[in-house]
Amino acid sequence: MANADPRGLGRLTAADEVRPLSLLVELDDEARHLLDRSAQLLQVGAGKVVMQPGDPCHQIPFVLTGELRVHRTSASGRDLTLYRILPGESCSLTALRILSGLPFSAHVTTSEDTTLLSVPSRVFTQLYDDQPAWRGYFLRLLSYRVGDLMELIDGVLFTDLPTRLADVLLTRQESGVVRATHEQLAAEIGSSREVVSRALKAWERQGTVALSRGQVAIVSPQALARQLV
Amino acid sequence: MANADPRGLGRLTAADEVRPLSLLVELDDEARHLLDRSAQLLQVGAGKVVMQPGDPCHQIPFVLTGELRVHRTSASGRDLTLYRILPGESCSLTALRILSGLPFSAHVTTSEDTTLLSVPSRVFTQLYDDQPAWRGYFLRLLSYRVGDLMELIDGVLFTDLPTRLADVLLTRQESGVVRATHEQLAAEIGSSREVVSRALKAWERQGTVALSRGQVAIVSPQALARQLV
DNA sequence: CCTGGTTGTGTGACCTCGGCACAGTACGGG
DNA sequence: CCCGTACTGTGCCGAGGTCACACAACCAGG
Repeated sequence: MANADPRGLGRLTAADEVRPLSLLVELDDEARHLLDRSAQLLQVGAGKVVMQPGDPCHQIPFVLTGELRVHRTSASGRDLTLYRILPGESCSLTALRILSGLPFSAHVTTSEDTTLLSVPSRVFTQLYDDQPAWRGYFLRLLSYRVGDLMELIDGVLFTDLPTRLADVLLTRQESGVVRATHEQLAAEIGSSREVVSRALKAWERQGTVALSRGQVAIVSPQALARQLV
Repeated sequence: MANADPRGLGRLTAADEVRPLSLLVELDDEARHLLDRSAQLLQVGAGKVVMQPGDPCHQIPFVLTGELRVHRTSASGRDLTLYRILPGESCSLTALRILSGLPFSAHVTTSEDTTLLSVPSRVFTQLYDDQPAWRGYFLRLLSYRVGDLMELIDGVLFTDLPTRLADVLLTRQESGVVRATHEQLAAEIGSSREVVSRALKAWERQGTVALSRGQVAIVSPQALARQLV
């Protein structure tokens, strides 16, 4: 590839490496034309189901704006977020499903209004075979996601609830505020609404957070961080 | 490939498809020679650590006889089996680690005396690039394992203990007997020894199983199966 | 602006499960 | 046969999930 690694992709940090819309830049002209001709731009409203377990996966999505949430749902209605797909990323599970020919195993829903670039599976496979950069990207993406699953399992099984909740709050906070219902926070850590409510209330009583409908304000980040030990 | 699919690999059931020592048969002569020259035969005793999180993974193992157990361990000593690698299979996590260049994320230990064919990562990568059958095999293997992880998460988070325990007993039983300590059964489902002991004792009292040191005999498979609903 | 439906939150009662402590029991080697 | 080392059994408690229900905030339509 004449145009290999124009943005130093190989040396980016973990966070950037899996989020390269710049990936498309690395393809040669023929491949880019193929994408131009075949890919489809989709607008999807918040809270729509994009994929389900068992789906055939004739296309693979790239998130341009918004966010996809990959999650498992139990019969009893409980829910656990596996990971999120941010702008510039694609869905590693869909990729694996297409490459292996085996069924898809999770729910994917939009967590906000989202713009997707939808690439036909045939084109995806062809690029996977022809373009080393494309192949490398998806293998790295998959590797990160599998790593995420490992940590998720650790969290669910070996870590107590306050720790996981504090972690989510500190991670998802924007200038000290987390916009989410208790229900959504519970889904984030695979717990239940009531338990999250109780934990938050306890923190509010000791002045660590301030609660209002649909949002949690972090009053004392230090106190929360202390939970993480 | 002149010799493609000599054993109908493409049409095997899920259980067989990921367990093809026959995979090696599908490679062309050049590839087979490469393996012969570079692969190394290893004997490993029971209970040895084969891989750890963060390992560089200069080789990838194929199990010839015995069994590898892939698992996570918590700081407090609890343990959860992610999946097992049976004779004829390889380790999908190691493959992903080599292909993506990103760190390895689990423990692998021998659960009995095991013979391994150890293939250097360079050879693995070359075969992955050159041999469609090799590539397809590892993608399918990985896909199954990721599927396993999904079900594992469901089990741990959404399924009650008697159900998971009954499932393990029925799966691992050989002519009505499971040879395992309560500790090992607990690791299988990510629970603790005491809880497993109590559950088994309760089943023994109602005549569903018979307990002795290091083994569980299933007296009434029907009663166990009824747990699975 | 009131008003009733909808969505989010708070809380007590109860149950399952994990952790701790400790006792009791089989096994295996000297 | 005896002792150390695994393995098993069980009471107790605390964390967290479930059920039931009350209440508070928001939102639309009159």
